[in-house]
Amino acid sequence: MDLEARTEVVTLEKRVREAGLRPTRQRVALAQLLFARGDRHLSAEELHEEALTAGVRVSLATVYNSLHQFTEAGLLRILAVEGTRTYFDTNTSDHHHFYVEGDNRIFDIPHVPVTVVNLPEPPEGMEIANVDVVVRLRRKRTV
Amino acid sequence: MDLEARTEVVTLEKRVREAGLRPTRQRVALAQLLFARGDRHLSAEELHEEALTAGVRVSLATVYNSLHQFTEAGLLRILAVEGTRTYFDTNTSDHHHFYVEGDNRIFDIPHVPVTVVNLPEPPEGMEIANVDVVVRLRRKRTV
DNA sequence: CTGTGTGCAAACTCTTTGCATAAGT
DNA sequence: ACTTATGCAAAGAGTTTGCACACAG
Repeated sequence: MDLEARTEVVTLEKRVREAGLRPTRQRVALAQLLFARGDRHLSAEELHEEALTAGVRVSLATVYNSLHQFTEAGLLRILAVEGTRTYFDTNTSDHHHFYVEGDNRIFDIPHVPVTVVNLPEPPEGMEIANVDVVVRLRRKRTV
Repeated sequence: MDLEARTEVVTLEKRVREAGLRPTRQRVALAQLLFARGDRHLSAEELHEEALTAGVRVSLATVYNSLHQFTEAGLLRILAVEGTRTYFDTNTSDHHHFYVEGDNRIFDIPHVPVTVVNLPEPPEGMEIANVDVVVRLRRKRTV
């Protein structure tokens, strides 16, 4: 492992530790897959498969556990999309998505300041956790 | 059955028929539960239970079938919310929702013209089917 | 050493499917 | 009569759980 990679692992260990979690081999490896690159939208099964491909031995149950623990710690966000799978987003800030009908694909709306105006006051005793905007796309009919 | 109720059933039969579906006892009854009142957000199991309570004998499989058929016909919309359950919305126009973290509750944002500005152009060959805005609420911490 | 985390398999929830029976036109 | 819809039970997908073993502090 070169210096850069080693540095990255140290950083990720710190990140995992600061989330209140023991930096185990599995958690650090998953954090690396999740956070080393830019924004990602992943299901548990996708991450699991990616881990196996990368040679990281980890069980699906642990992937689920880790994803939920990271989410609770604020490192991930769950995406609001229909369908049976749960998608996790590595970008926890307010930003929005395209969702392609049919093929279960999600991608970020490119950096345009999409804004929601006129948001109502939340009901008594509640506060807004975040706002999700999902733009559902469909294939143009090729008439 | 009084005149008003009978009239309603006739209307619903028409609605089901115009969706290209045979107005069977089950479909008309489900349509009545779905469309007689105002906007509703229901899962299949919720509708099934409601039907049984109302004395409508219908199987869960038929409820699923009907919900999907109504959705294809444009009478319902599927809601984008996280979680394993699929929620169907009887209001198919663009409008938005509050989602309460934890207790899986969804309700309409009251009649305020929430608007999304600066929507980007969809990618080539795609068009926007609709825009979902989900405002996730959390309970205010009672510190 | 002590307490957490992991992996496995089984359980669970929601949803879909196959096929015989029932009902609409 | 002909065709489509329904109901049941079984299968399927995704996710969670219980418990023995392994590992981090």
